[in-house]
Amino acid sequence: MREDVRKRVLEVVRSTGYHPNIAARTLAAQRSWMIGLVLPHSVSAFFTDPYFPHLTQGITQACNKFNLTLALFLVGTEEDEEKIFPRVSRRGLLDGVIVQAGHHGDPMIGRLAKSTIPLVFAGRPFHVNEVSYIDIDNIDAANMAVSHLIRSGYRRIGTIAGPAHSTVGIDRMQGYKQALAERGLEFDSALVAEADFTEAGGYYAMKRLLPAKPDAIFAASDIMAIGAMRAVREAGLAIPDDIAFVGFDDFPLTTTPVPSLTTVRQPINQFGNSAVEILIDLIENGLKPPRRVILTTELVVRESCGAARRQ
Amino acid sequence: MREDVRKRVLEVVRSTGYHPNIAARTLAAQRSWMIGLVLPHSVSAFFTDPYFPHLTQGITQACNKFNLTLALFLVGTEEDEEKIFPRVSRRGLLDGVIVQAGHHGDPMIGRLAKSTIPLVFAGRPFHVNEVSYIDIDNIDAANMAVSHLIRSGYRRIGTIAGPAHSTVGIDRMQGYKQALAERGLEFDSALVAEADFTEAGGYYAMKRLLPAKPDAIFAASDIMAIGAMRAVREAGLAIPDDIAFVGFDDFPLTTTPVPSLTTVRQPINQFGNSAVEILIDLIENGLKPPRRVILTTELVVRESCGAARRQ
DNA sequence: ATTAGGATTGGGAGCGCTCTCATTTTATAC
DNA sequence: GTATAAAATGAGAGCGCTCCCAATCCTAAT
Repeated sequence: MREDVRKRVLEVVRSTGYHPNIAARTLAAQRSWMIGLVLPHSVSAFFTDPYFPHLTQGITQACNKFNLTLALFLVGTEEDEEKIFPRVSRRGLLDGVIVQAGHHGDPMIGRLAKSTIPLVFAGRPFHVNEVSYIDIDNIDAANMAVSHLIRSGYRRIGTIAGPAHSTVGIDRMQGYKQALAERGLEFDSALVAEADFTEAGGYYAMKRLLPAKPDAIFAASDIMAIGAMRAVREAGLAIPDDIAFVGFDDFPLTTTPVPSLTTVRQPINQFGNSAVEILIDLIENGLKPPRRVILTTELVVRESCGAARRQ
Repeated sequence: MREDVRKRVLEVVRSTGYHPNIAARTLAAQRSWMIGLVLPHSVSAFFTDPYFPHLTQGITQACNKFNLTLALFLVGTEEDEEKIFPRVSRRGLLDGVIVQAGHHGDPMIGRLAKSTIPLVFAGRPFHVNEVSYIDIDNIDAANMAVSHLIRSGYRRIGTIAGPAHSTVGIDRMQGYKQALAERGLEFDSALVAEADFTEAGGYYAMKRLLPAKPDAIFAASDIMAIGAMRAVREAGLAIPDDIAFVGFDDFPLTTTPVPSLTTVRQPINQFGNSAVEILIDLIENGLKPPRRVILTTELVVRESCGAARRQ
């Protein structure tokens, strides 16, 4: 088409306020330029764990960048699941779906994995055969955090672990054990307490840990670390002098912990971006082979681990 | 149709895994059963202020209930706005839109209000002619909170107000003034500090307020109250003995404030539900007259206001 | 048995795009 | 000037539903 004609047409289009009808385009092109984000069994976790809003935000930004529309599905109850599943798997609505890897045996995830829709998991799911996902190396990251505590001179290092029905919980726990083993420290189950990634969970886990007299704690999330620090403070102990802390996540938090938290930084924005990129690749170039991306983490040293004091 | 035939058909439908194509249905029926949630200029506020995740969650739940799909739009930059606006206003994608009332003069809101798409605001917007919205009575709620402080015997009551470019900020401020006037207390601008609904904002606002020696603070949000409490604690003062606190929101928080916060409870789940209900009404029964719903709030008395002490 | 009335069924147009393919126009080389 | 390739254009089928209307069937009253 000639340039001047193109320009004139575009001008008319703009001035008449014409917008192509998305539904017609979707039907004809067999593509909706819309993707879904499914957060299984996360209705309450959506605000108790800052991970979810951050993930959502990262994905939203990536969608803007790639001119996609994001449909959000928070599944709370079984009933929700029944309503959401057909909408997600039905052809014609979504080009692909990003699913938060849930706990072991989540039925929604099994059903989704069986469908033929392009699918990428945020976090490694339990059954990884033939699925695409994006994740960080949780084992390595936890190892890094605990190793830092050991190098700083702590010897009775406890951990507030994530739930054992999640891959995150399991992997970070394994990293903790690995670090102890590598540096010749004994593993002591009295120094381990499991919690659910909430502040209250961290608080009660710490109370259970206190009798074992740890001198440092690796918490599998910042929010749990904050809860644990509250328990420590209530017990009349000082941070980091009596008990040092390292957390996990380093998301911008709504509240500022005192003292500032040493933690493992997860690149949450990259997470969303990569998830969307993989999904687009899956949509355009086919589902096989499964794509997998592991993002890198870094240790952010602040006050709570007492490293400053020791320099 | 005969009952047995209907049943057999349904059975076959289920067993073959047939799902009607949404795009075709949308095109033919001129209805998508999909609504949008637009959060203007909120990319960072999406996690610094728990209001947004809670609102999102409430709306998601309501969408499930009414068999709608939710498309989420977080507009951060101007560029985002250019990309999002056509998608939102374009016919054929969304049946209607819920928009968070933004700050004064937000261009996105003006454009949206001019379009013919069914629209309901979460929170009263600045220009209310002919628009539907859902809100709480912020003036009354703030008045209730401050009155409670006055009744409890406090006389130098300060406030950490929301931004003056938002209706929430303005209204809660007005409620504060109203309560003072009604009970014969002098308004003192040295006891007023404006912040941005973040914890850090509350912290710095409190620092500015401290020289004026308030004996109680009404914070326009819980998160700002938490930040302010941190500043008070740092100054070596006790809560509520030296300075009492009342907050606003009462959302389940990621972190637990100590002491527990007396606050005004906003029915955030009802908020989402009502917004969706209004939107459906608008879609099915026409845009006029504008629908308006004001939800009720209640004061939740806990430790931070010192009421327990005085009983 | 007949027929008016209502319920059921089937056919076909239309929703507003995209995409293919045949046709026409333009550009390039000899 | 013609022959050939490349680009631009136009027409029309088709995406998979909904919705309307005409045709058929069933029901019950006369």
